[in-house]
Amino acid sequence: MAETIVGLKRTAYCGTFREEHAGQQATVYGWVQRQRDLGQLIFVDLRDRTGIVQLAFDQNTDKAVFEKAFSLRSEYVVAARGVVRVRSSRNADIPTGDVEIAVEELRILNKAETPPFEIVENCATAESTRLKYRYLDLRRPDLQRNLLMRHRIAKATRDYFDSQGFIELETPMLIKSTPEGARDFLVPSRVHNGEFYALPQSPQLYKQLSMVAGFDRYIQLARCFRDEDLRADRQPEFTQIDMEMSFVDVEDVLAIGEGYIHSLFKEVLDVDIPVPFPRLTYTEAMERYGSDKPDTRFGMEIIDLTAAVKGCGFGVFSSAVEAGGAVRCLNAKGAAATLSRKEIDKLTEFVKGIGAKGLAWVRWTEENCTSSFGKFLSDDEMQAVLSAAGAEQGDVVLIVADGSKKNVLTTLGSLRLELANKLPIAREGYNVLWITEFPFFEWDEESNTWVAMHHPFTSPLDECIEYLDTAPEKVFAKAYDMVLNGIELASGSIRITNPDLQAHMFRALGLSEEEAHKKFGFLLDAFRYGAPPHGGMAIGLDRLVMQMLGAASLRDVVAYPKVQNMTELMTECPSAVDEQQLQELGIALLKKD
RNA sequence: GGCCCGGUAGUUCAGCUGGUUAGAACGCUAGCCUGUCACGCUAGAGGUCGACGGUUCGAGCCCGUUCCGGGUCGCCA
Repeated sequence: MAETIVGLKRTAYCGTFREEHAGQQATVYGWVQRQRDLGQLIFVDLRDRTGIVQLAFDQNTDKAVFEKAFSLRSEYVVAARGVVRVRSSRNADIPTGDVEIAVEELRILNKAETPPFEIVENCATAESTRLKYRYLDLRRPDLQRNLLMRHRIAKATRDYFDSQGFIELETPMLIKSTPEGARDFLVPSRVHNGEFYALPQSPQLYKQLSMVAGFDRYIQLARCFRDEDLRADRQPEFTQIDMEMSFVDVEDVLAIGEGYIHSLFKEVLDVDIPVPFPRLTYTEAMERYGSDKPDTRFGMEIIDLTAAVKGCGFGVFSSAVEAGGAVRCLNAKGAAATLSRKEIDKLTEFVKGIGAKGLAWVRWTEENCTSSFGKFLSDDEMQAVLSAAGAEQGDVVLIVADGSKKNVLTTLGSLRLELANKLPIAREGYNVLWITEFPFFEWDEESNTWVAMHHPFTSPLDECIEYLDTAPEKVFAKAYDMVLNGIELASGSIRITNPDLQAHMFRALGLSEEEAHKKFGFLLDAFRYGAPPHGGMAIGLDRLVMQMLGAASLRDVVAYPKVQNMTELMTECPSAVDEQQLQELGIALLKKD
């Protein structure tokens, strides 16, 4: 039968005992990690969130206590009171290894069934099994550590923004659906049958309204929801460090972002991130790395071969140039030894898989210099290619040609990352940078219109406003992303606060005044009553924690994550609901085939 | 929705060219053991080979369907 804790008060957590505590009385609570029965001696490792302490039992000291210790099994919950003493044989492997507690009183607070997997660090058990018993998985030291770190990061975040005059506001979870961007999670209304709330994809509009309300600086660790498919770094619900500032321009927001990251890494990891962060415009990032979130921990930048191959004998190259496209390459320095012909063929399959027509290559080994296209080029032309690529013996040059320059760049961007994974390329430390001046519009092939690359309240750069109607491709935004080691960590912008400009933007996006008002009327109304210039950003807390911990999956830094098919294995949600619940909501389900 | 990978004891895995009663380690249970700390030693229990259907004299293995999990593309303003 389970015993109570009445009369026993914890004096210290298990992981805190040291030699200096020898001789003291101690009471500890925890879970049985392991029981070692030596006949007349029993040792028990007792675990709580701070670590492990050894409990010692001697048959000749107290028979009754010893019998109880004998009955202990893995994960039993116990209280133990006794005297801290120095061990006769110390264990250098754990922090409390110099001491043990000679137990005088033992209470079994709860028994436990044998767990489906061992509660140990680096558990090899399949993740799905661990997620089904997440409460046991979370007992493991790895996840305890991760979530403790997450707590410290959240705490440091609130402290930093508080120190800078930000105040935390809670914005609603039941909000108006604005079907832009990602799919909304909908919540049916009981009082208004046939109508729905949406869960927020972000508190974007509320934080802007809070600026109109005069709070000046806002911060929230905001839960956000997007009904889109999962990835290793994407959950349907996630947490954003959402912030907004009044009376600022781009520089002010970036300075706060830099101050935050710098102080966070210093405090939590004791790492110095140099400020200010390097900056790349979107255009530069695409040209040099083929990505708007480049991993700048290594080089291997994209090289332009267009001039070198113009009018050459290889049709794939010359026709790409003639079509107004591009011919560009990566030079994998010294990779000839690692990248066999077969490996290069795999890379060709890789780029085809992401939409490229093919991959041309040169492999320059000690013995010879072979290529996929040499026979189409004169010696001079080949020389021009090699020299433009900066190729030397030992290099592999990988070339992509296409009528669309953007395709060439994004293909090489992906290939660059693929190569970094295959080759022994060192990627260490934390490399943070800003990507600025994003294009305002993006051409949408499906609808054949220009659509906003960010939300429609993003302000264009002042000097671009004149091109709004005439040349959308020349309009760039006061939008910026923070990139950490190739991961998009944060995204933000300066917002439009000029009603005329806002109306202009809606027109440019093909949104009628009526539609705009139906969707965002409350915001546009608010802006008529004195909106301060403002801007901000949102930092992905989950991804930030993941990066700071070096975790491989978001599921390692989220306490109760969902799996790929959007279910939660522990509670098995989502689930069917009662007919009565549906009736109250005025919902009838379609019959499934 | 597409593509790729996986599913055998509680857990991690092995299982040959389709062939007798599906194995190992850890864990679990019991016994022995006074300084262990991944304690040791001895013995034991434990299986719908994800499910369904097919081929075959015979299927863990081959074929089809399906379920579950992972990665990825689409998607994620």
